[in-house]
Amino acid sequence: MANSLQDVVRVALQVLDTHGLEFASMRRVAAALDVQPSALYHHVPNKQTLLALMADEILARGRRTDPNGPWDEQVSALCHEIRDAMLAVRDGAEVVATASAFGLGAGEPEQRLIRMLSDFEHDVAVTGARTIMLFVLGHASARQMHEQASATGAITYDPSIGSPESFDLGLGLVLSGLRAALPVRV
Amino acid sequence: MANSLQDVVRVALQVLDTHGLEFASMRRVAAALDVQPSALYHHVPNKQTLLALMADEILARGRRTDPNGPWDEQVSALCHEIRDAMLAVRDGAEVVATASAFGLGAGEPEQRLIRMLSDFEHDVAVTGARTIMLFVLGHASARQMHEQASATGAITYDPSIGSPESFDLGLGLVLSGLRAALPVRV
DNA sequence: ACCTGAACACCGTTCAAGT
DNA sequence: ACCTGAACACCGTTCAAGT
Repeated sequence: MANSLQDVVRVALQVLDTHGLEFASMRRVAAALDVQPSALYHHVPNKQTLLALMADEILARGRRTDPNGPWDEQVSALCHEIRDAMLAVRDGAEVVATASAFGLGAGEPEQRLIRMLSDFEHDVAVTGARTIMLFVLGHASARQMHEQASATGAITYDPSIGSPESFDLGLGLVLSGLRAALPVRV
Repeated sequence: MANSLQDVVRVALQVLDTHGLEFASMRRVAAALDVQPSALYHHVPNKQTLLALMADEILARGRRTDPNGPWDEQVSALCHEIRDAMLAVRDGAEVVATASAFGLGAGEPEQRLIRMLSDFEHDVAVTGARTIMLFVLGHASARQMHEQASATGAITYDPSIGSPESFDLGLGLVLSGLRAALPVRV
């Protein structure tokens, strides 16, 4: 039976999760779909686009409805949501990071962050959202890259490198910086 | 005449700067050295290692002696030094970012940052240095990736994306967060 | 609409052999 | 010590042709 774009993205994510980004080739995805490599180009114009769709799917799978409560708790919850979603797939953070350079994947979460920071001056909200996003993405990415590098034996594993504790500490630092920029309530 | 490892790294950086990371292949570096591809493996065990050496060289070229003055001015100066060094070479930030996952390249600057934060509790200094490093690296990386993506025509160019202004604002946010954690002087 | 089969222009890496 | 030449096992992408 014929495959849909959805099938392609889903199977591509499976290949990514089991083999890692390095071996997530178009040819492997095609093989996993029991199809010739050229068949993929009916669904997608190139690999870059497929990676972007995968990034969207990774983030979509973790999506929860925004909580209410103080802005900092909202932001913290969203950051954990994004982090968990990326860590749920092997090399997921790396895929989201590269896709976000094309304005895809990470753009939507950043908009949600900006909305949560609407009590701030607009410039501060925009800068804050981007800084938080860079931290969340970079932190998860560093963790997964270190995992992969140490699995290959290229380096000795350091459990502190992408730990939840260091994530909360770093995020706390940025949130604390934001609090200092909070305009006084009228 | 025979090439040294230094020559290889230097020419590899030239290839990177003129063609971009995507086309910085071992074969192209070999061609630029007027040598067979296999000859590179006399100097370097694999491409990953060559990239790590390139990352070190990128950062070394921007290295200045640490200034004295208040800690936040020292940190800010160092961050600009690292950023400028990475931006001086096409896709330089991306190369440093991937190399840093292997404990190379970005490790030394991070140690310098920790030293500048020695007035803080050790945990705070370590977290602060890493968070700052993630920001500087991620910010420069996002800028260069966006430049490359928009040059390919895949996306419309947005000059605000890796601007010096947004860099200073984001860095200021993190520094402000650190100030809140500063222990009171005795 | 979805796919096959064959081809093109590339990769990184290995290895025996040369000087 | 530094390099050649040939090979191996891969890539992403294109394109005519099939159903």
